[in-house]
Amino acid sequence: MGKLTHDDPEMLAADDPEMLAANEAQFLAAFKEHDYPKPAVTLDLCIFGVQDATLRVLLIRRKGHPFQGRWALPGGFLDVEKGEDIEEGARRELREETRVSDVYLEQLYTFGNATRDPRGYTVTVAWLGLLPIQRMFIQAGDDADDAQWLPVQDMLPHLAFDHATILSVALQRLRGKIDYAPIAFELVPPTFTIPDLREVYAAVKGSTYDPANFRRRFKRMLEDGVIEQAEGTRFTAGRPAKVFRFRRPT
Amino acid sequence: MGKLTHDDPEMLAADDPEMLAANEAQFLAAFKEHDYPKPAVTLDLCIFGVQDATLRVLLIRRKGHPFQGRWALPGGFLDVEKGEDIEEGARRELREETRVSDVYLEQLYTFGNATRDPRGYTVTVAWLGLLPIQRMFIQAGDDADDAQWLPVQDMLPHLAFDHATILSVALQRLRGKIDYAPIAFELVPPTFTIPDLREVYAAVKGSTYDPANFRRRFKRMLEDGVIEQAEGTRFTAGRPAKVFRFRRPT
DNA sequence: ACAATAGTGTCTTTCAGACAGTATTTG
DNA sequence: CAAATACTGTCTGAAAGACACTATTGT
Repeated sequence: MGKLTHDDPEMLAADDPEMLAANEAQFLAAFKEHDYPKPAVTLDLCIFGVQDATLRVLLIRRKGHPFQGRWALPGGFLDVEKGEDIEEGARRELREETRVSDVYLEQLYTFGNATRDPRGYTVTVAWLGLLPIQRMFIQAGDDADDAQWLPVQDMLPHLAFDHATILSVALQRLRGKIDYAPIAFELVPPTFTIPDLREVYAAVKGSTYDPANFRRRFKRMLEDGVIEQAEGTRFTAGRPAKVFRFRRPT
Repeated sequence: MGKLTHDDPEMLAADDPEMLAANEAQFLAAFKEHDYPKPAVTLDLCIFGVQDATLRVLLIRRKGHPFQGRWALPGGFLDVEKGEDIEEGARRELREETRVSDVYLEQLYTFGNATRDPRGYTVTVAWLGLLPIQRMFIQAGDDADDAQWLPVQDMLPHLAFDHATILSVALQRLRGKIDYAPIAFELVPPTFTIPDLREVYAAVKGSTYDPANFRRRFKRMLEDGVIEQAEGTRFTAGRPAKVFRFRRPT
C-alpha cells in the first residue's frame, strides 16, 4: 500500500527527458513486435432534425451485409492509416454517406463489446449531431441505398445492430441538454421566430410549452445578447411574428 | 437526393430475416479476409477523491516506457480476446493497477488521434470515477511503481501522454455535474455530516459555500428522502453535528 | 366582424444568496 | 466564562408555471 499523501509536486515531475531518449527509442522499436489483438473501431452518427413538428433522425438503408436493407445510423470505420482524429473521421463518414457537412457535432458515448456486431468485437464512438432539415439536401452515398429523415419514435424499434440503444442514449442527451445549453438554435434556420423555436422544443421533448412563459425565456436571451432581432417579419395565418437570429458566441 | 419524408414505418422494417441468413453467413465468412488496419484501444481512469479539503486524483508512476517514471492516469489495453465490455475492462484495469474496486464509474470521453501516444495511433476511452479516499487501501499493481492520491491542481502540468487534457475534461465534468446530480455522496463515507459534504463541494468547485444556504439545500433532500438521518452524532471542536446517510435509489 | 396567431401583464411558488442571530459543545 | 462549530430565521431577487388579457394580421 502506497503512502497516501505527497506534497512536493516538483519532485514528481519527469526524469530528465534527455536521459530517457535512448532507452525510449529502443523500447518503441521493440514494441512493434508483440501485437496486442485490436478491435475494429467504427463511428456512428445520430443526426437530429425537426420537420412537420416531428423530431427526425437521419438514417441510411444499408446496401451491404450485415443487416442488408435495414435502416441504420450513418457511420463507418475509423481511418487509422490516414491518421485522422476521431472527430474528423465522424465528419468524413457523414459526408461520404449522406453528402452532409457543416453540422453541429458532439461526442455522445462509446460502445464496445463482443455482441453488438456479428462480425466480431467492435468499438464504436457515437456522435450526436443537429441540423436544420429545411436547408439541407441529403443524398445517399456509396454504402447506402437511400438516406432519409425519419421520425425517431417510429424508427426506434426497427434499426440495425444496437443502433436503437445508441439512438436512445442520443435522445436522452438531447432532451436533457436542450433545457440548459443553447443547442436548439442548431435545429432552426439562421433566422427564426419564437413560435418556430417553441415548435422545436415541443418536438424534442414531446411535450407542449406555454407560449407566454416560453417567450419570456427568450426575451431574457435577447437582453443577454444571446439572440438578436433580425429584419422583417414572418407571415402566418394570424399576426406576423418577429424574426430573430442566434448570435454565435465568438 | 432522397425523398425527405416517409410515413410508413412498417414498410421500412427489415426484410424477412430468414431470407437473409444464407447471404449474411456467406458475407461474414468472406469478411475476415480484408483486414482493415485497427487502432490500439486503451482505457484510462480519472478517479477522484477528497482528502484534507483537497481534490485529489489517483495516479500511478509508470514502470515502463514510454514516459517511464512519470505520473499517469491508471489504465491499459482493452482485452479484446476476452470479449470484455469496455466498462468491465475499465474496472479490471483499475483493479489490476491499484487494487481498487467497487467504484462509481461513468464514461467520460473518447480520445483518438495519431499524436497522443508515441507508439502510434491509439484510441482511449476515458472514465471518471469517484471514491471516498478514507475507506480505501490503494496499492500499486504490476505496471506501476507507486499509486497515490495526489492534488489535482499540483499534478495537472506533470502528467504523461495527453493525460492533462483528459484530467481537465474530467474535472470540468465533475464540477458541472456535482451541482445537479447526486454524485457528491460518492466522495464521502456511508455516513457523513452536512459540513463534511460542504467540504467536498468546496474542494471540487474550488470555492466556498455559505453554511446556512448549503444546509437548506440538503434539508430539502432530507424531506425528499434522498438522504436520511443516521444514528449518533459526530464530534468536532464545537457543537457535535448530526449524521446522515445517502439513500441509494433502488 | 371573426378566426387565428403573436405577444403582454400579473399572481404565485420555488429557490438561491446574503447575512444576522441562536444552540451546543470543549477547554 | 470564551472559543469554536453546528444550526435557524428572514429578507431579497431571479426565474418558472398558470392563466387572463391585448395586438395585429387575413378572410
